[in-house]
Amino acid sequence: MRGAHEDGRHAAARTGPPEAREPAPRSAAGRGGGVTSRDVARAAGVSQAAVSLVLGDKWRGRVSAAKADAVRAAARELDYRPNAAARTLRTGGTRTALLVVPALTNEFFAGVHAGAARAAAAHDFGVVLYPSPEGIGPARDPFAAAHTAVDGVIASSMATDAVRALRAGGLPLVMLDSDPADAGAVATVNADVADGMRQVARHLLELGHRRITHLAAAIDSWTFTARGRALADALIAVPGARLRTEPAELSVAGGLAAAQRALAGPAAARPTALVCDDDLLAAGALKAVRRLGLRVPYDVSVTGFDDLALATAVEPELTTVRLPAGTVGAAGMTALLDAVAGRGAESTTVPARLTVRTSTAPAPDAQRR
Amino acid sequence: MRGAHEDGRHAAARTGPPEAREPAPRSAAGRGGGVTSRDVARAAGVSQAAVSLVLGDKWRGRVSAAKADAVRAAARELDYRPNAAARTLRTGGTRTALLVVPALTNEFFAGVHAGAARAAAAHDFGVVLYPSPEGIGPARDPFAAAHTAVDGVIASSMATDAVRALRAGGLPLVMLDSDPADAGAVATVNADVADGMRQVARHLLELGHRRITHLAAAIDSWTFTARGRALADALIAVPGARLRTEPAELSVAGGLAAAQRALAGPAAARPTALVCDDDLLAAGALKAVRRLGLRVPYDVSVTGFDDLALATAVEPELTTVRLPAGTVGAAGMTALLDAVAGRGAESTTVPARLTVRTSTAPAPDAQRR
DNA sequence: ACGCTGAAGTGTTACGTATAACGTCGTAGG
DNA sequence: CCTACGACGTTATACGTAACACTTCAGCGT
Repeated sequence: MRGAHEDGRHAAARTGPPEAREPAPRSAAGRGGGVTSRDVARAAGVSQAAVSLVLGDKWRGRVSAAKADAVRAAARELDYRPNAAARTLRTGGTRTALLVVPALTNEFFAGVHAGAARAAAAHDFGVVLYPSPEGIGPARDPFAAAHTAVDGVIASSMATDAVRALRAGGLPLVMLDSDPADAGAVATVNADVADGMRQVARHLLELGHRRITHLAAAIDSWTFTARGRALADALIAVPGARLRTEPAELSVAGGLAAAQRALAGPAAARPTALVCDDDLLAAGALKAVRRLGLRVPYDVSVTGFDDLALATAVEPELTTVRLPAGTVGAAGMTALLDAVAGRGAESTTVPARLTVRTSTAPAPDAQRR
Repeated sequence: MRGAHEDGRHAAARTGPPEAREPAPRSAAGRGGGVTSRDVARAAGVSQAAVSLVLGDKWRGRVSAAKADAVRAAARELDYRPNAAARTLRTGGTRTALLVVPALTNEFFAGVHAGAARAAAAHDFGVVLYPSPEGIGPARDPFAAAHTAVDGVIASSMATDAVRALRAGGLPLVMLDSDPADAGAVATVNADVADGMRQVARHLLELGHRRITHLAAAIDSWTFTARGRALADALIAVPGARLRTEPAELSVAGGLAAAQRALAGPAAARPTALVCDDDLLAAGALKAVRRLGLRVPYDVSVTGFDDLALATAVEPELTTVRLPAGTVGAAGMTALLDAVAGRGAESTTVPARLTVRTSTAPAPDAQRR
């Protein structure tokens, strides 16, 4: 059966020397991982096209059920793995998404990655992850190859320059932690940080706090701006409430320094609550309070944001806003997959909830209520 | 000289003004990222093969310097990006390494990733990262595609079942945190945890501690075994020294529980130092000590391991062993790249150093010295 | 008997790159 | 004057897959 067509096939195209005809398939036993769809076809007694149809699940009405079974059996038998490069070359699609975050050592972004990877895997997609371009240096553009290596991009707005480099790419782009009104992205996925901050404000107000200082991360990013505005909005209408803002470098040491500045001065003017943009800042604030000989939460209440592992490691444990990082990552990936598939992607806001622990207590000077 | 074989097509260009550009043969302006080496060839007036040679830096003696410059100029002009899939299909090499770690939310592994990615980027390699298979479920094998998608693998021994799936792959494999005598890997890269633990032991002994309890991570992994053995070896020969071991689930809560068990009983028999396999355990131990009404470090000293961000966030700050995660990742990647290139890869042990902070102090019962 | 339809397949092609194989044209060596 | 040879290029091909364009054949209504 085989070879019937081969004799005539090359007759015209062949100008070369009387080379010996290919005696051995040379394919099956060649390399370890080198079994191709043609090998499967040979084993199942069908054409390579049929293998592609069957394994691509597009065989209904094109291949008989019997042969389809034979193909699947042969594929399993030979442990056939489709060659990703060939498939990509043919279809133009890599089943891969690019995730761009500022740093994985930030636990929040590690969680985002985990959620995104899980959502991607459910659709047989992979995730590749580019570290901060700062870490790599400007000499090499890590995004040069993105167009050909990836079907779409999820990017945190905190990786600013990377995002700029990506804009021109023409790839579907989902933005994280970014202004929903931002153009250029097919969708935006945010944790509802504004609502989270409102819950913090309500919690502290109910505990009688009126002199509040906001330890604000000194990063020009939409999330932090939104947190600050939400806090201000929640306090502006409350009679007797006073909000101050203290910028802080985003680290434990930065929180310590900022809190020390915030707590300086006479006791009567001292804030009774420190609202921090991040759990790291809150951990620093805890230290500052203790170094002044004061106690959390009896003298000063402290709140965090994000609910990292840190929040329950410090003492007292932090009242903080839990941001579901995994959900954010998963929602971002879902939106991206929709966009890649041509369906409209929709922006999402995932809820954030205040988790009350032991770093907050009634304000020491609260008379009424 | 140019176009000798296709004069008919370009007839218009003979008299045309320099402005009369070829109106894009459907390729250049077609899709966003769709400029191929053939487009560059056309623009530079050479064959596609010449483009490949020049850009692959294999043109010496095959292409004139003038044409090579023209090719490079055209490539830059058109913003040509080689198609990774086509290149892979042709050469069989993806310039990509797979990193397998148990969880990125573990700060140590996030650091490993950062180091590996940096080292890879220096050689124009990318890193793809597979999350723990547990998170994905057994239905889908995330490693099925590895053979065709990746040139080599770096795996932490803590991702046990993943490693088993990879063994059969025939891909170069570098093991992290694994027994150096382990077969099957082309190289092993470890932090010198044994030496780190010896430094902990020496530090505590010099402070006069003799009753020591080891909070041991309840994970069957080479690193933790090595830590435990190193500690035991360092104490065995010291007269009067007593080592107990308390298994602990690897989390803050696990450390808390284990430390409470360790500290139960009469004060005279209580350990004066708790040596923890990990900073999370140490954070939990800190809490346990405080809940018993004791103080760190005056009543009980506590040491950690890894030097995570947590170590300086808690109070008191942890005396701990700093493991250079980034260096481990970079060394692993370097070894893997050597192996992929056919050069022999060498195993490495990167030094670990004790960082003394404020969670350790002289033993309360130390009479002499 | 005729054309039509749908099932069941196969042959062929194109994706973009790297490279082997093949030419051409001067020029140096005999 | 012939031959080798090196510089300079080009053509053709293969990598493995998916999909298009056909072909064959049976069933079926008219």
